[in-house]
Amino acid sequence: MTDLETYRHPALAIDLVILAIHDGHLCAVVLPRDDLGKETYALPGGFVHHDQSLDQTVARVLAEKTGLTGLAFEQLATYGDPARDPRGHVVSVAYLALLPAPLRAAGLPLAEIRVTWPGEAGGPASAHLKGTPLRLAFDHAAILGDTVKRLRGKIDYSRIAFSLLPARFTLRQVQEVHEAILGRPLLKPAFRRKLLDRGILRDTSEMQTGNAHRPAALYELVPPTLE
Amino acid sequence: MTDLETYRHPALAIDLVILAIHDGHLCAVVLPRDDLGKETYALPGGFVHHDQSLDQTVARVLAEKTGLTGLAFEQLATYGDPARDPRGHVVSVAYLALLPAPLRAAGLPLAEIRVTWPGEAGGPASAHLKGTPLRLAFDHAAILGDTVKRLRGKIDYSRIAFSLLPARFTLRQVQEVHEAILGRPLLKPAFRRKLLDRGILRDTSEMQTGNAHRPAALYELVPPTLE
DNA sequence: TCAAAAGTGTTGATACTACACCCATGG
DNA sequence: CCATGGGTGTAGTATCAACACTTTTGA
Repeated sequence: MTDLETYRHPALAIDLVILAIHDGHLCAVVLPRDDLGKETYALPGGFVHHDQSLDQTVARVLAEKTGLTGLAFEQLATYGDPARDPRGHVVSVAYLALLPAPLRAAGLPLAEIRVTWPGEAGGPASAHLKGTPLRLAFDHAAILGDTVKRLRGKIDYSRIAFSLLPARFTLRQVQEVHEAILGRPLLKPAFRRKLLDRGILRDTSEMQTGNAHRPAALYELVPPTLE
Repeated sequence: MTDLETYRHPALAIDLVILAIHDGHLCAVVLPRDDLGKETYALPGGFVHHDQSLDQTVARVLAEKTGLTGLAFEQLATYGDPARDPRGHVVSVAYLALLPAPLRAAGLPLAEIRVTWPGEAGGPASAHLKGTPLRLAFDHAAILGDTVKRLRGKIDYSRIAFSLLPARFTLRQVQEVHEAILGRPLLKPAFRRKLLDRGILRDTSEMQTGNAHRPAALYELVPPTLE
């Protein structure tokens, strides 16, 4: 076996796709990176230190670059093209984290972007900041595209949609999250029934108030029974 | 930015889950690794060299350790627990490759194992060689478990099942592949119809011969139209 | 009283399950 | 002519899309 320490191998990093719903659009946290070009942005990321697990690294980078702690995350995929980083060979493991709606306004020093989607198939995503297209560094447009594809595939049977919502939410809010991720409108009655039939929501007897229309019932997620 | 070359970071490797159907069971290629313990086996793997892409590394390891070339593969997930390899911190990207039925007998210098599955939920897989349980090195049991879970999730809408079959096959053979991956029997009429309704098979006008029953029609996969 | 959004009922179409049955071949 | 597996028909059920409709609030 080769000596692990002296062997020349690529550097290892993690990149974070931190998503939130803003104005009915799916948005990702990006950081300005003027060192990589004018008006260039990149996903938050950082190197994996020796003897640190990937999960530890994600938690560290989350805290250091965004100040967020205690967020759930899951691994997406690993990108290893030697040319993806002009500074050298850096293999990066992409992770997904979801930002519950109330955390958005917590004064984060972060730019937010819109992720649009050309057509229904795969491919890189395009990013917009306040309506104008955004230049993304490295292969981060491809990472965002893969992320949305993955989200669309599992939103129906997983609980990820609720990670983008506050602890108590209306059914319409859940529908908005689904529509933002799928990029198309959904029919309200069908959506409501399918959601309630899953048996994962409990109707708190509280109501949303302050709107100029009939108040909506507030639901909460019941903890998962061991599957 | 830290100097990429002198920075101390984990080593990077890839591991291969090479699957085939044998005797109606899902099997994976493993290699004996007496250096890691008595009667211990591991998935084929190798280190990622500097300035080599992950795909290049997979192709290289496939050729070096199994002699296989030209096989399609796809990324599974990345495992980075510092304790997963007792020799040091090695982060490994797992890849899946599928072995078409006729290649199985091509005199590969490889042991094959059965991967059984306890229950329906996730968790590590258990491996068996000729009926007796097998000791797997590292976290390779977990990798195999995750792989089967992933396969089950996408077998219905992807073409992976056909990568385990020869170029021409009977519908029953396709069903056997699905049953091996899902670990449960399927109803023949429903399976046939769903498969044919996908419109991805063409009926070659040839028939399977030599069996003591009605001959089955041989089908072939039509190339995917750009999705 | 009106606008707006919450929430429910109904209907036709589609897809799936489960079983019964027929067909073609080797022995 | 029998055993074996290939291949098809059908009836009952669950699911889903689409639309119409009623309800409840703030202004």
